[in-house]
This record gives sequence, structure tokens and C-alpha cells, in this order.
Amino acid sequence: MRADARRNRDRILEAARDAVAERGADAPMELIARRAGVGVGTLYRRFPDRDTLLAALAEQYVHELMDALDHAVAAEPDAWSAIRAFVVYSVDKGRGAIAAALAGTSAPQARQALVRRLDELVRLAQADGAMRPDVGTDDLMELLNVFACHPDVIPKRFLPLMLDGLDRR
Amino acid sequence: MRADARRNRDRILEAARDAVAERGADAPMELIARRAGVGVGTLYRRFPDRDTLLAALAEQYVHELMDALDHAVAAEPDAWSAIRAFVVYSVDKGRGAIAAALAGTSAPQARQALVRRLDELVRLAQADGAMRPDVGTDDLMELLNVFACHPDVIPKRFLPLMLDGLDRR
DNA sequence: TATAACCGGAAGCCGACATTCCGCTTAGGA
DNA sequence: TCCTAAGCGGAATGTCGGCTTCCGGTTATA
Repeated sequence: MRADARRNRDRILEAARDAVAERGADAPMELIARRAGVGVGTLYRRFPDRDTLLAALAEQYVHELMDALDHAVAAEPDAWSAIRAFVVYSVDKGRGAIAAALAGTSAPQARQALVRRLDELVRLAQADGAMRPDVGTDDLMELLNVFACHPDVIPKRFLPLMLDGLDRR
Repeated sequence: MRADARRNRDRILEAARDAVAERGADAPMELIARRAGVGVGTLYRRFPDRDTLLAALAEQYVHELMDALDHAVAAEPDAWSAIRAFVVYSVDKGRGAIAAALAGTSAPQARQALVRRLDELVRLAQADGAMRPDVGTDDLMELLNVFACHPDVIPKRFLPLMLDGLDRR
């Protein structure tokens, strides 16, 4: 693989990440190409179709989250703080839409590793009495998945919590 | 206006409400017509263009909210409970997307009345010490507006509250 | 310097929607 | 009951945005 080809591949992935985060999984290929400073031809040569591109994106994304989680665990004093830091980071990055794309495309093994890791933390945090016991790892993953991009399921599950959050304490 | 015409008008409005709630302000006119059990021709005869339709929808929507608010005030024991009930109702109805459409089209006078009414309640609830003082009517309106359809602004403003909600108390 | 790999973007294709138009149907008054 | 203006459906047409292909020109690298 020629050096320029590799460079372009990276740029495309980066541009795709931003584009997908902003406009959802069906962001125009042309937009992605333009942002990457590349012709559409190049984009298609590297990723024959949108699914291939999304799959690559998903894989990269899971790895980023994994790193973020490790980092949070190292930097925070306890499990619950680490979880919070991790969630805040993930949502802040505004990568919700990518998570959604990921949900479709999947990157099964990597994702599972992430879930397992997070699960340990949740158990710990709950054992510490720092985290509500009625919320699980799945909820957190769903939180990440849907927070930014599947608005219609948020209310059902999270509105009550949100309202509690609004209550004076 | 002939009886069948009026009936169709109502059906269209109803179908549009659902369609917009599900698919956003740019739900296909054809879909709306089909759901209303009506030909596109009929839809266009009644509402010359999408804006007209959305405007009608917005107006109806504000009135619904107004009613809901009145009802909540009558049924709940205090201001804060009424606000909660109102918010829950509004979001539950899944009409977030309509609110968004409304934000664009507007129905200024009706909307203002709603805001004023809600504002009284908020002051009351805060005076009671039942509601966090650092959240205002505008926040509530924004909550309604964006909760379901403008996912990218939720995190900035509401994530912290959400997390507090997750904390064991 | 030769050449195989790579690049950009114009061109063509396609599907999804908006909007129009007109021949048929029907509500409702005389 | 009959008449007719009001109303109806949905095929047809036009537009637009995005996908994908293709090829003449460019460039990395041996």
C-alpha cells in the first residue's frame, strides 16, 4: 500500500467519523470525500460501499471507547467516578450516531470485550453503594447508543431519572 | 364546507401529527395522505403546501399542551407535581417532533400564553423549594422541544442532571 | 526514468418526493 | 328523486440529491 493511499485512508475515516456523528449513518458519501479532501473515486476505491466504511468506523470506535474506559479507570478514584467520566467522555465526543451505526454493523468481539469491562465496573460501583442498583450495564450501553440518535426511546426509560435529577436534593 | 371535506381535514391533521412525530417535519406528504386514508390530491387541496399543514399542526399542538397543563394543575396537589405531570404527558405523547416543527413555523400568540402559564408554575414550585432554582421555564420548553428530536443539544445541558438522577440517593 | 498504483471529479443513473391535473363520485338542497 | 357544485383519488410529470462508475492525468517508488 502506497504511503499516500494509507494517508488518504486515514483521512477518510476521520472525515467519516465526523460526518456520521453530525448527520447520521447515511451522511452523503460525497460529503465525506470532500471533508477528507479527496475525490469520491478515492473513497470508493478504499471502501467499496457504505457498509464497509461503517464497519471500519465501528471497529475504530469501539477501540476508542475501550481506551477511554481504561483511561477513566486509571484516572478516577473509584468505579462509579470512572463510569461517569467514561459516559461523559463518550457522549461529549458526540459520537452517538457512530454508536448507532455500530449497532447495525457491529464489531461483535470488540464490543463484547467493552461490555464485559464495563460490567465489572458497574458491579463494583453498585457494591460500593455509589450507583443505583436498578440500572445495569445494558442501560449504560443503551444510553450511549441512543442518547444522541434514537430520541424516541429515551423518554420511556430515562425520563423518570431525568426528573429525579431536576428535583432539589 | 361539505361534511366529508371536514372529516377528511380532521383525518389529515391526525395522520400528519403521527407522521411528523415519527418521521420529523419532512415526513412525506404521500405518507400522510395514505395514513389519512385519502389521496394526495385531497391533502393538497386542503393544505396548499407543507408549511400550511405544519402551521395548522402547530396551532393544534399548542392548544393540546395548554389543555394538558390546565388539566395537570387541576389534578395535582402542587405546582411541582403539576409540572412533572405536564412534562411526562407531553413527552409521552411523543410529540417532540411536532414541537420542533412548531418551533420553525410558530404560532406565536398561543405559544406565549403557554409559556406564561408555565412560568407561573415554575416560580411557585421553586418558591415551594420543590424545584431546583437553577432550572427555568425556558429550560422546560427546550426540554419539550428537543427531547425527542434535536438530540445533539441534550447532552450539553441535561447530561449532568441525568447523571445526578442515576446517583443513589 | 519507467510504470504500476493512485487520484479527482465529471457523467450517467436511480429512486424518492412534491405537485399538478382531470375524469369520476357524492353530498345535500330543491 | 334529481341536479350540480364540491370533492375525491391517484396516475403522470418534474425535480433534486445522492450513488457509483470510469478514465485521462498524476505520482510514489524501485
